[in-house]
Amino acid sequence: MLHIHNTLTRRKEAFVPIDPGKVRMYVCGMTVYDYCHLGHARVMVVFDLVARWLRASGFKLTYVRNITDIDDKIIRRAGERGESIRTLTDRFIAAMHEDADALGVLRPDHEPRATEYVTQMQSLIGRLREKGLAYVAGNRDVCYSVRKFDSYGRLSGKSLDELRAGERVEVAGDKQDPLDFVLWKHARTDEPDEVKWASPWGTGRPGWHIECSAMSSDLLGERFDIHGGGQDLQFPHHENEIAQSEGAHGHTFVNYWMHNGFVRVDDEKMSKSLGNFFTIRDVLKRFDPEVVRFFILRAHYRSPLNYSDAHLEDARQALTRLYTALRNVEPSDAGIDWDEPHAVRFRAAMDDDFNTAEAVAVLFELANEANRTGSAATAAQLKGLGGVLGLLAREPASFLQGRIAGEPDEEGGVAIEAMIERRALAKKSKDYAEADRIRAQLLASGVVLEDTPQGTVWRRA
RNA sequence: GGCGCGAUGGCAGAGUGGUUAUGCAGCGGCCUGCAAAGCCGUGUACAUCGGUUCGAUUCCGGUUCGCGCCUCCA
Repeated sequence: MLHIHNTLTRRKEAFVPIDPGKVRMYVCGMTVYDYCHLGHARVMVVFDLVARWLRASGFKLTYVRNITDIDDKIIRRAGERGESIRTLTDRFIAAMHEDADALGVLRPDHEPRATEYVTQMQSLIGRLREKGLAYVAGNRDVCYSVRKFDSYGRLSGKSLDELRAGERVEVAGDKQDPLDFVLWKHARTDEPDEVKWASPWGTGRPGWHIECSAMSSDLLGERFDIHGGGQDLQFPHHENEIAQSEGAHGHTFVNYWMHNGFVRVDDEKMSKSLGNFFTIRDVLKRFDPEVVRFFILRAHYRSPLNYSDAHLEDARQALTRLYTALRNVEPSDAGIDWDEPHAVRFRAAMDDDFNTAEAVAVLFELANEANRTGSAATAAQLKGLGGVLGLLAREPASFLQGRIAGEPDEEGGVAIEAMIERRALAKKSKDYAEADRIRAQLLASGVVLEDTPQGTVWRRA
């Protein structure tokens, strides 16, 4: 049975969906004003994996990952670039999809854009006003009154007094409590018309937190099973979502909260503000996207993940081993045999809060067994279980001979084959000096030759 | 300052109250014309100090160090 670590209780809990056999999951996605970095890659890959495993486990899943296409930074960036909000956000949404596709991240069932849900946000704010949980501040912003929501702080494990908003930051003077947050931002004259919506509280635009409450309830209902996102969203974003949704609806919002750990650089969180981030597309110039995915999946989703070229290279070597096994042993086209011992362990690992590190270890044991026995069934298990993780789906040669940057190098491949042919002739006439010279020459250009009973094969070093 | 998380072999990274994680790197062997790949073998790993226990890396407490959140952030 699947167990999930629930941030709300800080424990692993048996997963029981609200509707038997069905799961509804919402994940906070990207604010689209720039290219995605590796931290975003981790969220996308981690929850893609959760989605895949839920489906593999037989659940009918509805997966929503939102897009924030209206916020301060977007407005500022569009202004700097002299382009419309829509042009800017469309461009970065397209870029995000390219990156996600490359990493083998399947599209969620719904990817709602905040700007398409302003009506629903307004009706939610209206309900909060009716219930006395929201007020119009002196500056005409509509704010949520956190003191009126009893369990505020439960998700982040803090009390209101502990949070002490004044500790580190000057508080805007218009709020009744420093921790109150904006639901509806009153329009500023210097902002473009594109970010102005009419509302009962005057022209303006929505605050950040309200969009997720509105979109999730619209697409998944007022109560659903899993809500996910990066650890940094735990507070205040998810705390505020709970306050909004439970405040408006009067009942539990989400049963299981999941938060993935950070990607780090030199043991520090990778983030925009620290400026120590690597974009996905930059990393993909030097590493195969499947290596990046494998790198993410090799660690547990809640652990910190340190990024470095050396670690990516290590991941590449490891993945090479798996693909080498599939090259050495042709898998049968049988599906996964879930009763086979490796698969049983794989399932147990995944059911234990998505322990992909353990699941990947099982893959290596299958690779070893396939190499040892030459069993096509074992190779099929390897490929099949790898596929559950979104790995090992390619032809081994595509991975082993692939160039990182650019298109498949067909011409280079032909040249390499020609040299292998010449070396074969040299070997046949026992001219080992010539054969070794050719091999060394190829090695110098990053091509490794392997002589097998079926002939010579090559891969990139 | 408040709250929380973590410290595993050369590196990465799971896990467990008593028996092999796994991968990379290294070393020895087999295979090979030689290699490569693969296979076999190979590492007194669990921050530190106490406590509980027949027995702790695994449970409890202290200490040290690192990280995160408390502010936009995946």
